[in-house]
Parts: sequence; C-alpha cells; structure tokens
Amino acid sequence: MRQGTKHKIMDSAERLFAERGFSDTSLRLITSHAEVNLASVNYHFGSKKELIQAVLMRYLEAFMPQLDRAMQAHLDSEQAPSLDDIFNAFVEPLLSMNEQRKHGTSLFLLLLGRGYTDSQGHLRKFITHHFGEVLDRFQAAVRRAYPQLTEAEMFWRLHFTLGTVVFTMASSAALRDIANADFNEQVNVETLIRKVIPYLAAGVGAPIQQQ
Amino acid sequence: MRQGTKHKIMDSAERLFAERGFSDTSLRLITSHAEVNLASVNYHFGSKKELIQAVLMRYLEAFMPQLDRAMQAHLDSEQAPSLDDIFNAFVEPLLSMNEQRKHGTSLFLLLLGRGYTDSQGHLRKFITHHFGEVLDRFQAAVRRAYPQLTEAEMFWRLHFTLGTVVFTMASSAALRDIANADFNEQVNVETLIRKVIPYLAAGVGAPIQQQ
DNA sequence: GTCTATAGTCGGATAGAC
DNA sequence: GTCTATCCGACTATAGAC
Repeated sequence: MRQGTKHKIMDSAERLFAERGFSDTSLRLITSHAEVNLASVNYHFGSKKELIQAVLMRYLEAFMPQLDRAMQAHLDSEQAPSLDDIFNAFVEPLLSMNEQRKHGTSLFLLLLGRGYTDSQGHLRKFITHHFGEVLDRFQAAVRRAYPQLTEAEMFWRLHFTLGTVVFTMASSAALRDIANADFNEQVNVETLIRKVIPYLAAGVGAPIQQQ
Repeated sequence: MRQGTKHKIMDSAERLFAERGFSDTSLRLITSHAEVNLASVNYHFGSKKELIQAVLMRYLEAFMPQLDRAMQAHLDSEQAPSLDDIFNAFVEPLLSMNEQRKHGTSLFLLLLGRGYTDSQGHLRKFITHHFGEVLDRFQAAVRRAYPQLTEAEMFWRLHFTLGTVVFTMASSAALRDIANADFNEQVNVETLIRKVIPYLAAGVGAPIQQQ
C-alpha cells in the first residue's frame, strides 16, 4: 500500500523531532529520510512551524478524548478515586498510541516534552488552548481523590508530575541502555510507565507542608 | 569595576542558553548582549561547544563539592538519614548558587536540564565523567535511607527526580507567572525548591511494587 | 586581546517548469 | 502534486590588520 507524501513527511518528522528536537531537525533532513522532495513540505504544510503543529496534533487528537473519558468516569463514579486510580487511567490511552504507530507512546511523550521546553513555550499555549477542558477535568478528578490539597499546591504538584514524565521519556532511550547494561534489565515503554506511576501518585499524595 | 570579556561572554551566554536552549542561541546573539566582538568567543573558548562546557563547568565546580560534603555527612552520621533529610541537603548548595550570581540557582538548574535533553546527551556524559563519585555518594546515602529499594529501582526513581527538578525549573518563569495570576501566590526559587522536596521524597520513598 | 572582513556552510522558503 | 534551481538570510569559524 502506497503512502501519501504528506504522511511520509509527518512520519519521518515525528521521529526526527523526538530524537533531535525541533530546531536541530532541518526540513532537508526530514525530506531526505522520507524520500520526498524538499519543496513538498511547504506545499503540504506551508511552513516548518505548521508541520510541527500538525505532527503534535495528530497525537493529541487521538489521546485527549481517551483521557477525557477516563477522567469523566472517575468524576462520575460513586466512590472517590484514589490517586493511583487516576494515574493508572493514563496507561491505556498512552499505550494505545503504540497501536496507532510504531513507538507511538514514546514519540508522543517525547514530542510533548520538546513542546514544553523548546520554542519558548509556544506549544504549551497551543495545547492548553485546544485541550484546556480535558486538563480541567483531570484536575477535578485529582481534587476528588485528595480534597485536602489546596488548588495552588495541586497546580504545582501536577506540573512536577508532567516534568517527571516528559523528562523521563526524553531520556528514556539512553536510560534504558544504561539499565540494560548495568542491571541487565530489559525495560520497555510499558514497564517504564508502570514504574513511574507509583512515584507520581506518591509525590502528588505527599503530606501537606506548613509553609 | 570592569568585567573581563571572557566573563561578560559567559554571563550573557548562560542567561541566553537557559532561556532559549543551546542551538537556538547564536554566538552573534551572545556577543551582542555581552557588547563584545563576535570573534572574541573563538579567541577565549575556541568554539561554541567549549563555551557551553565552560558555562556549565563554572556552576558544577561550585555546586558539586558542597553537595558532596552534605552527602558525606549523611553517610558518616550515627543514625541513618531519612529521604527528607537527604533531599533537604540539596537546598543550601542550590541556594548558594544565588549568592555567586543573580538568579544563579535557576540558571544552574535550567542549564542542567538543557544539557540532559539537548545535543543527544553529550553533556550527560560530560557530567557523569567529571563528577561520577559525587553522584555515587548521593546514591549511597539514598540506599542508607531506604535499604529495601533495589539498585535498579533506585536508578529509575532518581532519574524521575532529576526530571521533576529540571523540568520544573525549565518552566519555572512561566509557572510562577501563572501561579501569581491565578492564586495570587508570589513564588520565588527558594519556596519552589521547598515545595518540590516533599514531592520528591515521597516519590522516591513510594512503596515497592511487585513487577 | 580586539577588531573588520570574509570564507564557507546550512537553513527555510519560493518561483516556475513539468 | 512534484520537481529543479535558486534566493537570501543566518550561522560558525578564521585570517590578518591593529
């Protein structure tokens, strides 16, 4: 089955963006990997910036509705969810990115991390603008699990959590190599996600400090 | 008091590197901010790569010996330290970066984060090569606080921790603006560090999962 | 040690033929 | 939609005068 030029560009671009960051990935590199003509990027996407957004959007549009359904369920349930429940609700939507595309889960998280640290946070605004309500419902679910947490404290702890995840993924290839060499541990994305969840849940659920 | 060209370059470079990342910061931008000649970078540092290493090294050489003393104390003490003790030992060395230079603490952590995500991990090797023993003693202190944790599990949790900290700092300016606007909270670097420590200690100290 | 001037490379983008 | 050929700006690095 022949793949269209537009999709070939996006598939090569996402891999290279994840590996090298946005500004270290040139259009020439992308088009040579995709085996398409340089000018086709501008024909199909208009500019490099719009290509970046298209690549990220393809994942977000698949991921966010799944996450939203899971959070909605935690808000509607009779019993208040635990923090472990809430963070475990991320596992399936994240892993489903792997069915959509090879290495989809890590690519998605890597791109997310790049988006939050590269390019002065332009992509941060892009995400919160398009998916703000989903993030709000996530926050509401956490509140239900740990009502004593003030809104401000929750704000900080959820950003700590985001940092943990995206940084881990950004370094995951290197870290998995080290783990393999030093501990003879074969770690795939799924076990890594299952490793990080208790850490996150414990962090968000840490006792409240007096300031 | 007149500042030498070499130091003017490093001071401008560290601020711009932290704000924009290494590859999005050109030597032209650095030298124009520093109000020195473009060619002086190559005269004093040889290349852009060596400038990056010099900037990071200046912080690491001030930070690492302090951290090492604190970890040594935790290893020598009669009583085993708690995880909270260990992570609190980072506070003073980190804050002392602020005395050395204005905004030194956040700049240092920002640079560290850039070094771990930019440039395919070259800087990661640079750091572990020069300061591997300090990191080993840190690891030994954590082991003393939580002996049940396997070496492999500790490896992962400490990297989660690094991710939490560097990502938080990488976004700290934006996050502090939001917190100020939404919760009327004035957060400086010190309160942010003191906020993150319970999160980290709880995460590293999370119950051990059966795989 | 500092400057100007420039070599040499690589980047994004586009015009215009097919 | 796809291609070649280029434009033009920005970059690192260096040679050589002062």
